[in-house]
Amino acid sequence: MMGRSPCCEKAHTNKGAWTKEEDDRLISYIRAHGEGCWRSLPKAAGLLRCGKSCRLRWINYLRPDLKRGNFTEDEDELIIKLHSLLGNKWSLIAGRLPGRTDNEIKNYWNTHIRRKLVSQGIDPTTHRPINEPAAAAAAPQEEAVSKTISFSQSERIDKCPDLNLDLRISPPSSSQQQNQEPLKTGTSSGSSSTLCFACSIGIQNSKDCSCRDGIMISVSGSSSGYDFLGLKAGVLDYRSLEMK
DNA sequence: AAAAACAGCAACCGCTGTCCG
DNA sequence: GCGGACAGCGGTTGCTGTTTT
Repeated sequence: MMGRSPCCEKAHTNKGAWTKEEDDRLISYIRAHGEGCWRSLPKAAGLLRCGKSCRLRWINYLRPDLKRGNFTEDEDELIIKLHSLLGNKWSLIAGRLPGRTDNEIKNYWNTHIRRKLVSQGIDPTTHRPINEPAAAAAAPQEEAVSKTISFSQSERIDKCPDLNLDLRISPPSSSQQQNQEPLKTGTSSGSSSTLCFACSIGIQNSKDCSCRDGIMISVSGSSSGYDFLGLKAGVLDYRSLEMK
């Protein structure tokens, strides 16, 4: 793509830490008009800020549904497991942790979890023991980052031996209702359904959605809820699934 | 008590993906 | 099909508070 012009006139925008007054202006504007159109928001709200900066401030610190505070042990574990599967896809990971932001999780990973894993002798990038031969250690993470995920559930369990597929986690936090309702596809009365990996982790309609391409994660069994990554316990097959 | 080193995290930067004229 | 506008993402920076020397 061609280069882009700056999203705002830098000469007339503030940078750095936000003041209480700026926060208040942003909050009251969004309360009155809702999110969206970040480019025009600063002017409309009377802020000398770049739209991008406003968006970041709102999403990461001012949104009313943010949890803040220390991460729990459960959240730690979930982040580690999600990272082992998704790599540095912080926004996807954040989508599985209601009230947490991608920036917060990214910072937490880099400052706490990374160190914790290293102290346990685990490579935080590959999620494998640090002394393992390089060839073996290169497996899931590098594939996840740029290539192809090509391991089945049994392989994945082998790589993440403690991965509990019965974990109940929420779908993307945008929908509280989905938190309570099992994710269903196809006919609502069916005892089995299928959904692609992209849909299963809440990025429906994305280019990664492969529901129509026959690249499915088969889901079968009882109709009780969904579990890890929004899937019911069943056959996971990531073969041929391309990651960005 | 002061300086240096370290840790945590808010915010910025640059890039990509998508939409639309 | 092309290119500009925009939203969003991930990596990085740099400020601030805390700990160590």
